[in-house]
Amino acid sequence: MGIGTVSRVFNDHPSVSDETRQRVLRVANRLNYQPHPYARGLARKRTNSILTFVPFFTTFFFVEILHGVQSKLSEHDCDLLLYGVNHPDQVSASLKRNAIRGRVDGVLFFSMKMPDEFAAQYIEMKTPVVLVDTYHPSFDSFTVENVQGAYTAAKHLISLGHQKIGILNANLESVPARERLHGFQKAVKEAGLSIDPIWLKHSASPRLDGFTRETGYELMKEFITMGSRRPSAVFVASDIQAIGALAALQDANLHCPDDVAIVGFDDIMLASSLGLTTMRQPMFEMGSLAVERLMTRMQDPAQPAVHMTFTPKLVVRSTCGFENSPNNPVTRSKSVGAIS
Amino acid sequence: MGIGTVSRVFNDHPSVSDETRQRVLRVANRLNYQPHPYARGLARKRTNSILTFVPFFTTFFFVEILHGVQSKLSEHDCDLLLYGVNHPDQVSASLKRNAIRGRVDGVLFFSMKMPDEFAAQYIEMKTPVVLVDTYHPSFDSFTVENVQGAYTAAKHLISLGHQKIGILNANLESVPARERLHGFQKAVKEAGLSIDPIWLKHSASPRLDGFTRETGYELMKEFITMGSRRPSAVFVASDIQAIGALAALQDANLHCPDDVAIVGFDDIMLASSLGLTTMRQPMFEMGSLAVERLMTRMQDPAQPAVHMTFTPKLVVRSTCGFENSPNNPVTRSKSVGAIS
DNA sequence: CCATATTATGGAAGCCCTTCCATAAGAGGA
DNA sequence: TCCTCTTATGGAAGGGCTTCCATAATATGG
Repeated sequence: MGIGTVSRVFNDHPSVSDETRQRVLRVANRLNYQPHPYARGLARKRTNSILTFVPFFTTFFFVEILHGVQSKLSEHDCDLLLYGVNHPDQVSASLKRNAIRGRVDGVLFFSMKMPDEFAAQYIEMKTPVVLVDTYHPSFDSFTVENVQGAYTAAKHLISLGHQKIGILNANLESVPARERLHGFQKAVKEAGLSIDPIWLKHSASPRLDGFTRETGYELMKEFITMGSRRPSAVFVASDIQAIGALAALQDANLHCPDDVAIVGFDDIMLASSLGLTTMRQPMFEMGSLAVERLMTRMQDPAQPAVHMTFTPKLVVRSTCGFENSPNNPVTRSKSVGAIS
Repeated sequence: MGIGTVSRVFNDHPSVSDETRQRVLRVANRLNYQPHPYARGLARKRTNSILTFVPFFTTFFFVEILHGVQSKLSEHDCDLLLYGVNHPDQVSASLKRNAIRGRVDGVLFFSMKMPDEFAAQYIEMKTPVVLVDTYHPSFDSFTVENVQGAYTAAKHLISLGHQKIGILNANLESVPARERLHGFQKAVKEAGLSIDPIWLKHSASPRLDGFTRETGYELMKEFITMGSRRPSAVFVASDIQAIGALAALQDANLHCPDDVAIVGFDDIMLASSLGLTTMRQPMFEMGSLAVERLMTRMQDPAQPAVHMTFTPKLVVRSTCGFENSPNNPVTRSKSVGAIS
């Protein structure tokens, strides 16, 4: 049996007689033979694996995206190389280490600014790249309309009759945080409401860009101590912060929809558990679509970059009072989302 | 410049003159040259990457373990291949696909029974394997004393004076679920308490082996409707189920530590947020230690298998009433962990 | 029965490295 | 000056595959 024939058997090449195929398979089985993936990769110039660059992958947001990625990827014969980045400074270092020619067939890049240096390199190497939750003109991207989402959230609060509306934001270093602030301000201004500057709160924490339960708790405590200047509703920039905020309210013996209404952002799994009204980002879908896009892009690298945008959808649950006008003692709604 | 010299430069071989090294580096930089990882792997017979087999990696438990893995791995020059298994039946299929000779330098295998067929194969291929949350005599393993943990949890409830104690378990197909049941029963029997059979509840759901918020909610509802036969305390086999259970209590207008006390298992991040008393498993550490172990094992494959066991530690928070005797109206503790 | 097309097989070349062996150049000792 | 040791460099072999070209065997048609 020649080496070529064996190879042909393992690649389902048509012109192998059935008899030979069986014979090869039998021997291979006896010898416990399997083609060596690296040798194969070398010869074929294809690795059958993709790389994902993920910041903070411990976070609900990325876990759900990764779930989508993994789920879709399992339909293809493709391995997942996971690279977690914990600090912005690591981006370049890890790109340098992993953006290596020939290591993978494609790259999924999440939520971080793609440095131009590497963009150029990927383009030159003709490595397909798909961006999720971040943008670069040269690559396919899936992004979320943060401005629009925040706008909708604030509008919802306004439509419920709130006049004194605050924002509890993450670290403004982060792009989504800044965009959500803009959307919020736009809605409030459009409604002709005035904003007391103390209602604009954001985290200074570098940890996870401030998207943590702790920052939500602390900042809500600050809102609570405002006395008569306390806003009647707060737009919180992420569900995980909203969870902290709800805890702060409960600890202060305040009642969520009635004393302070809350809208979150993301719609993580726990949001439904908590009855949290929030702006839904299609995280699972984004991961899954990104993989799909990457796969087609790998087949046809020439086509121009496609940019897709998702608009977050308002999911009404109970932290804004079931569409009731707030502070109405008659329809006072059931308490929600207590976490101490 | 000979090819050997170039290779030597890229591998920090000592016997290259400084002048030559600079020259090579300069040219390499100009040509944007980088060694091809697959060619390197072929020649060196080393891939600098490891594979992790994870079931349900969307789960809190595995996210935290993976975090530990990734965190430790970033200290080494090693890539992470992630393989998610969503159904037990997939294990063999994916092992077949990924247990491939030469694909990776080592394997981290989580929480699933390693089929003997593959164990044999790994041993024959001399691929280092480290098991986490599962056991096989031939491989290093890190496991948790589930029996002991459940025993401690039940003991805690007993020490608080509870006489009618239930268990809210996951799917008994799962090994940890069975072990936790045993530990629970042991403690209760030792204390001479009788168990009403209806206090032994477990999920039949195959999804995530029943370790979901939903099963916690549903099963707790069953406890709630028991009227006078309702247990005063319930050991819940996982925190995520405990979250569901707390929600069920709240929806039934029952008060957590006082009407029904609850101990969970795992100590996921949200447990502290919820004030959930629980048995802590060192998830992050297990991931991190497993990597460390795998690395040393890769250096010295000959040494005999090491089996390490962790004993879960009781973390007292408020779902059992702050060490107070239950049902004592005077020290009635603050309500905790409401999720609707 | 021969020419031609078809199907099946063998193996060389090539993928891109590392590693080892051979050789060249320079240094040091007698 | 000649000989031995280092130090530096070049390049062949080898790693395990795929792919292509050449060839053998068989079938088809006239």
